[in-house]
Amino acid sequence: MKIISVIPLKKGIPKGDLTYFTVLDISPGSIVSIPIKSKKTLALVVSSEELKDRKSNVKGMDFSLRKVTENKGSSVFLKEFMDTIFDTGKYFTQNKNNAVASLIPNIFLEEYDKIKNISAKDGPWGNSLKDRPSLKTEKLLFQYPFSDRVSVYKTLIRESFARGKSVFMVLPTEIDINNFAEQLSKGIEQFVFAVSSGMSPQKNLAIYEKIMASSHPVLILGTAPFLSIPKKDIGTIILEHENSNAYKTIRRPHLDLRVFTEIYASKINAKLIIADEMLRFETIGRKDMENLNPLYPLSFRIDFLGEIEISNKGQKEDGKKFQVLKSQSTEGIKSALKDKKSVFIFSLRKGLATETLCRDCGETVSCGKCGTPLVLYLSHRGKKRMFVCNRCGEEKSGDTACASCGSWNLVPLGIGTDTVQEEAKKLFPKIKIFKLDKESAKTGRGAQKIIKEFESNPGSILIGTEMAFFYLKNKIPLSIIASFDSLWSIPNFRMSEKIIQIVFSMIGNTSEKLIIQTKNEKDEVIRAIESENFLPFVRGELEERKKFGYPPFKRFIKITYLGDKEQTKKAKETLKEIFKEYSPEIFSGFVAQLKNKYVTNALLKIDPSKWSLPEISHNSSIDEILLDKLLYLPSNFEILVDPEDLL
DNA sequence: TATTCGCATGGT
DNA sequence: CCATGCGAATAT
Repeated sequence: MKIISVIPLKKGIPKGDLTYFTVLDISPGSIVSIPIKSKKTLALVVSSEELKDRKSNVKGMDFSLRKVTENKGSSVFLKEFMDTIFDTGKYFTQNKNNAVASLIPNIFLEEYDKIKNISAKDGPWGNSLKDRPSLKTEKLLFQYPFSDRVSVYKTLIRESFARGKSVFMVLPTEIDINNFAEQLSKGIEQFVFAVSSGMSPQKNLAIYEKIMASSHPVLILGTAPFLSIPKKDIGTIILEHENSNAYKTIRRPHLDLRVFTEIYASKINAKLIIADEMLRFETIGRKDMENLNPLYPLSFRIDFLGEIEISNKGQKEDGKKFQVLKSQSTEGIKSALKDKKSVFIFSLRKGLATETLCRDCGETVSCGKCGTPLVLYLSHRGKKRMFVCNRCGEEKSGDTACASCGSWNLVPLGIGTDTVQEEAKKLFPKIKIFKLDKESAKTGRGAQKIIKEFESNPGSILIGTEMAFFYLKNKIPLSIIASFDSLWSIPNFRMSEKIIQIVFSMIGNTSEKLIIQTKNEKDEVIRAIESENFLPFVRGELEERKKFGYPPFKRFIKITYLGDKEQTKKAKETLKEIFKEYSPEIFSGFVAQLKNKYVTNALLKIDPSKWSLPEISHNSSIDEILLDKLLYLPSNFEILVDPEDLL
């Protein structure tokens, strides 16, 4: 009789591992079927010992052990892959079982028996790559326009195939997968496989079988969980579209699939290429801290043959009223439409973009220091109005008069896709106007339909949010960023980076002319665009981050609590006490959409070497004391390592 | 987190 | 009598 400790391949167990007994011969690395409550679940065996060796323990337990249902033999998933999951779970302070459940595609667990039959048969944990030489994994940064990256990949894939090595390209979304698959499969169709959870289970199983059966090296394009396919000849992993938000899981467990990919590449000793049009600033920042080298010198140039027009003047001459579309834009649209050319207008969603305007002269209330539009906040207690600059943190009293005309008649204005649509309808009543945002297209299919119609109607207008970037296939002659200044209204320490990404995406989607509507010609992003070189700007931003202790120079761990007034007070004290050695910054009081609920955030800024893994950065580890404290928190506290924002 | 259990309610 | 719904307890 044996006592085994297992990790269920299923989420929802508060403790990461469970204990069972069995008479079967089961060793670590095996997959077993176990009962949990009244259901059967797969689980990975992590340890196994004879009952007689730990009899005393068993007697002292306050629950009775249940019996393993079935031994399914050695895991088909590589040991390196499972270890990557557990390390990722640790880094993001999530339970092992939850990490497993979200990092292995569901079909592979549901149809485990089928997968098992297809896969190679090995002994216990024999399905690993132990024989690989343990060289230091090469990590390369690759920042170039899309078409250049594609042509480099073509060569790289050919060379890799010649060496008998497969290539795995990790992508954040299905759209990205299709995009790259289309570009890269020409001539090697039979060796290219696209996988994502959006595809049908049968199709995924069929592809799994083909990949495992192929004796020729393959190119796999897929989302990160498909790295679970135990192909042993992967020599290169390309982490593409690195700056995509979609790599972060929205719901619990909170993970970042980029970190997961990086750890895995390191464990299987595959070359890792981290690539995008514009990499995240924190990734660029890591270049000097760690052993990351550029594949080619990073390109910070604006590679645009068309024309970029900064519309900053003319506002005052246009009269007093605030205009959503400035005269340059209106003229531009008119002439484009005349030639049956389409127009794309980018805007944020309503409610996100707000500016405060002077009703008398149309001037925006801006930061005295950096010229960025200020955002009006209502402090929850005294109902005091306060202007805050999301760019430099400058605060200004809510009782401020217009800097331009001295008027007190200031009104906040939400500028979003709706505002732009209304304006466009008014100005161009006869033109077909399409709108693409979360409201008008709830599903990917809906969005595709809108884009398809827009693209088959030359001489029409599309108004869209960031969503449109994913779906647009063809370049558009004229693009407009409707309210550049309002981009700063989103409170996020990564906003300058986000704005640059938006500008890059716009440039990538435009063939002739890009108009950027702004009133702040001093804006550093605008100046960087004008200089056609982003390098000084990125350098400057990274220096700022270093100075103020932002990623990648500090690791952020955010603990969020949602509760009523009384609970919030208690939670605040608890957090303060538990994490006192880490000097947490605790802020709360932000009224959420829910009534009488308050969000409390505790922010820990940790030295990256104390919260990292050897696979990410050499000579680093996880602070186990802090990890215990975080894991000990009740589950109504949410923990986010490397959070997207601080609110 | 997801499932299950126990209790109250309510309809036939 | 069973069906339903809800909150609390609990998973080996």
